[in-house]
Amino acid sequence: MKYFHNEIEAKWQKYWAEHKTFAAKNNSDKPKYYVLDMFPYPSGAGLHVGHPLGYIASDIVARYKRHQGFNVLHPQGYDSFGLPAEQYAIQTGQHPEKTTRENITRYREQLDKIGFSFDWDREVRTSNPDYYKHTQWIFIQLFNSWYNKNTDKAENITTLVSIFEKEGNNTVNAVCDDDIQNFSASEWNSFSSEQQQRILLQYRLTYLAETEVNWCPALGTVLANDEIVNGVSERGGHPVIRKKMTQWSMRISAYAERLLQGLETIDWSESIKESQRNWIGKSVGALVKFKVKSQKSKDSKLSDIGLSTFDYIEVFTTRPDTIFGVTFMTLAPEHELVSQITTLEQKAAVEAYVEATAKRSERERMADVKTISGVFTGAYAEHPFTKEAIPVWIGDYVLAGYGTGAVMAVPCGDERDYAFANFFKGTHGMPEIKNIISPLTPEGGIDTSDNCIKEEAFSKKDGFVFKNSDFLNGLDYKAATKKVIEELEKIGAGKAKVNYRLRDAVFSRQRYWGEPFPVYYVNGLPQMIDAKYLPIVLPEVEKYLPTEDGQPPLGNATTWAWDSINNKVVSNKLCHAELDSASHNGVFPLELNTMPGWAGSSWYWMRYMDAHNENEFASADALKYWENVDLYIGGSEHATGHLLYSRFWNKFLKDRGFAPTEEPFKKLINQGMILGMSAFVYRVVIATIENKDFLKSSKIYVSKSIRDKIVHDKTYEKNFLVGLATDNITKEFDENTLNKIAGVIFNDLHVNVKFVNLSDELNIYELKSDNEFGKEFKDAVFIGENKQIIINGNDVYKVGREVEKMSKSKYNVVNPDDICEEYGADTLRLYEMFLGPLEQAKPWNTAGITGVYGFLKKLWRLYFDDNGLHVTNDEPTAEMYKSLHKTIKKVTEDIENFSFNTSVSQFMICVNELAQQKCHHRAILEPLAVLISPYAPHIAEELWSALGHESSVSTISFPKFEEKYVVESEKEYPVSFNGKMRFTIKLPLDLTPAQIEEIVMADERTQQQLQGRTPNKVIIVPGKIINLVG
RNA sequence: GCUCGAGUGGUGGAAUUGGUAGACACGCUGGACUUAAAAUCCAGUGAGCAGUAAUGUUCGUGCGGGUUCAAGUCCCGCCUUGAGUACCA
Repeated sequence: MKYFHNEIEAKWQKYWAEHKTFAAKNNSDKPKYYVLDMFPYPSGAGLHVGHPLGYIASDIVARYKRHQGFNVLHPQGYDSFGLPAEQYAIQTGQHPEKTTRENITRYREQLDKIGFSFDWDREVRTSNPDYYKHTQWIFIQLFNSWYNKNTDKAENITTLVSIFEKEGNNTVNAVCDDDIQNFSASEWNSFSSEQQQRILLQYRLTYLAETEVNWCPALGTVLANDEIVNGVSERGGHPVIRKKMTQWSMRISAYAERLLQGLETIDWSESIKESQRNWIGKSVGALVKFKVKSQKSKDSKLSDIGLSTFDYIEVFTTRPDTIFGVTFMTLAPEHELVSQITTLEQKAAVEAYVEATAKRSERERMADVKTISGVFTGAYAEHPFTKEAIPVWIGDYVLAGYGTGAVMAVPCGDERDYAFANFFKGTHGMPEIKNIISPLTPEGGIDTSDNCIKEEAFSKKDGFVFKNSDFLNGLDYKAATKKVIEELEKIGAGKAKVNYRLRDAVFSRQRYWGEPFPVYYVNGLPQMIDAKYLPIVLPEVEKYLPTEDGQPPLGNATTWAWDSINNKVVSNKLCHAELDSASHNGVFPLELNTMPGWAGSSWYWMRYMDAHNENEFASADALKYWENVDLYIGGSEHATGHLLYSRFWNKFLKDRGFAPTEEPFKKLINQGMILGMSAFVYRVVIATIENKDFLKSSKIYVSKSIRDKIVHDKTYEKNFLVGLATDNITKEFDENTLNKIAGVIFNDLHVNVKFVNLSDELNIYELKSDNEFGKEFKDAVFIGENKQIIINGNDVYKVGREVEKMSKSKYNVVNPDDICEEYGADTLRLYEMFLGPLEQAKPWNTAGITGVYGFLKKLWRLYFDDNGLHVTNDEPTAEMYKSLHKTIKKVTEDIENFSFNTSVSQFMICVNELAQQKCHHRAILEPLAVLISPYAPHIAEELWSALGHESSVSTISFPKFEEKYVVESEKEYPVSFNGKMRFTIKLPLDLTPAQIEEIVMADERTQQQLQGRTPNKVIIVPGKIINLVG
């Protein structure tokens, strides 16, 4: 009986689906295990072989854990809101819902063919109203919450209101907007409802605010920071500009510290944790206030006006200890004080500079780091301790968006400040650099020379003490920092401060294909729709583009107003926003923005726990049982997006009692990308003598090896051209033109890998007759390895190969369906694992797949011969048991360590050994079938059932390793002389080192190596090695 | 610039607490079976040198040092490369 993978795989996939073999139970005596994949966005291109890599790994773990007696939750779904479906809708007018549904169908077909053990009954789709109903609900909870710094958690907004009613806001310690006005309880109670709502918006965890956003004109929407790569949009690469807009924001900054600390508790790769740490960007330092010097004492032309409300400049610094080194100050050009403190003399220069900076895009400013620019404002600030006058400059190296948008410049301790000071040295308003650093000499003494700032700033934190620093003299970095903050607090000029780079996340998108907000507006103030009327379903629109007056696409909807009396979505015609409350019919406009792509993916793992619950996103019981994800597998590109937002929402839901744990994903593995092996053909391009610049392409294509020879060998090139002419290959190369040819270069052109066989040979016939690609090559002449024109297979054309990212445009996409068809899903699964370590990027090479395919056939032949099942009940030999148990040990360890590639090797070794031993013994082959079932489930089921079992192999316990089968009595010792291995000797393991030495010294090969010498030293490590020295 | 990874045959990659470098595959070479091809099976395969051969011997895990009886593995200094991040005060 031969191994027919197609029949077997179809049969078992059907069996699993019909028997719901992999359905997880929400109550079980077994321990739980939750394995999750990052759910895919169902794009129109379908899956290529790179996509299933992580799914295969997680499936192996899921199946293995079931064998180990766990109740395993292994779900799958679709992140089905998103830009590509909408862009497609704009182009074709097709509803995104329709294309999304079609793409999902295609994805599902492809996934099913690979034999995953997903519990499909729990499937989720983020674009499904049954799902986004709960996304909307979570949004409402965020709106109804504030962050109490005293309890260090989110609380219901009602607790804040009751504090306001009793005490006003002076005692409140909350994460909120910066520009909060203080009020007393009686003031609060006297505010109008609208005033109160406006104040509460400044505290809510999701809030509406006029913010400067990243606006992408080409996409017609705003983007979050993590959706911008190198200053352009992640999708499509369009330019992004800064723009002020009223937007929903998420107060993720409230969780900055917990997001940072939580990283210590989870088992994620160091690189992802590091990315999140950088993104959060915690800096510990101090806020320091510098009085703006009274202009009368310094500069009579500066007027008094405005200085009463802005009588100091506040800076954030991580090095308050260097305060006596402050030589000047720099404000961002956008800083609000700039216009008020600038003197008349400097006014023109400052305004010109501010204007020039504003014109430059963020991207230009970022790209141009080396150019130093800035202007003196003419104003001076006062040093809090020395009372010296410090000139105030503006410069674009200071960013308005970080810290306070102002820095105290200490050139002797900071490279940028030093560069700035050095650049403007000697100009008006730039004093001599103050030096406060005394480096310690290697002997521990103090270097009192001034050298350390002559060449560059002394940016280290250790290895010096302070001088010229009043009460900080002689102190080191640590002591000085502590001391200076105490002193600053004493005189009210500053305080310790922790600053984070993490910004609040903009949550509005001007798109159609996203979750609608459960929000309507009364007098411009947002109102939440009561949760019991959810979902607010996405309305139908004529066009998916923004409206002509610049509203988001939902502005095209005609039924998009909220009837707050009957609680339903009604026609816009009923909405009369201009009417006063007395005559108002209770119909108000609904929010026109939709939520961003990350909304639906920030909580989906909890939905799988209880996917059909209509009342809650998941029941308390289900949440309590499944807790969080034990193993999460997905790409590292989500490091600062999805993975950060998910942790944020999870922490929020935990605070409010809706999520069971502080962290959503205990262990995270990032699978590496599978790269494509692009295929190239080389088109000959000739340059003529008359005009060397004029390159004329030809219809001639040469093999990779010929191309290389021509490039490296001038004589060969000449011969080649003569050959072309004499063989009369094309009209282009007659004797006449040949003389005019100056040389040859090549166009390296991608050719679709489907025309290339396992030996890199191009199938020219198929290529030329292909509907899509044939046209371009219709008249092409291919010259093969032996320099012959390929007509009827008398030569072969070998393509060039290069490793690139797998993509449609490079024609190097390998489709998993094709692999499953030709070699089977089990082969695909094994091969993807065999390619290399899961976390590493590696190229796909279909040629190598024959190795694992051959292995499965060999495995099959242990069970079957030409006449059918061929299994005996005889007692296996010790060797057979040893092969089996070595494998059990290795595979068990490998799965626990996520080292899947080495398991596949071990299976091959095992099957090779068993074949050698002619093993057809049930006592070996039964456990072997179970052992391999996580990796190659279809063949395992088939073998298991052929052995006479009724139930699915997935229900069987994993074989247990038993030491007794692998204990060795002998060891093949390597014998080294001065560390070089010379021969091996087989010795019993129970010998003492002395006995070993005796035997080894007596061996004639030892005597031959020593040639009469006596070793100085004999090293014997029992069970390991013998080394003779001297 | 900073942070985190990675450099091993023609290729993908193995190698436990330092202990026989190159497992397992691909590819290649030769052979068996076949009219032939495919499939399958067997043998060989890091490089150099010596030898008809068995075999012997030198070199060899990015580069240069070091520790050690012993280093792909540990330490110091570099180089290359991938990813992330970037005037963050």
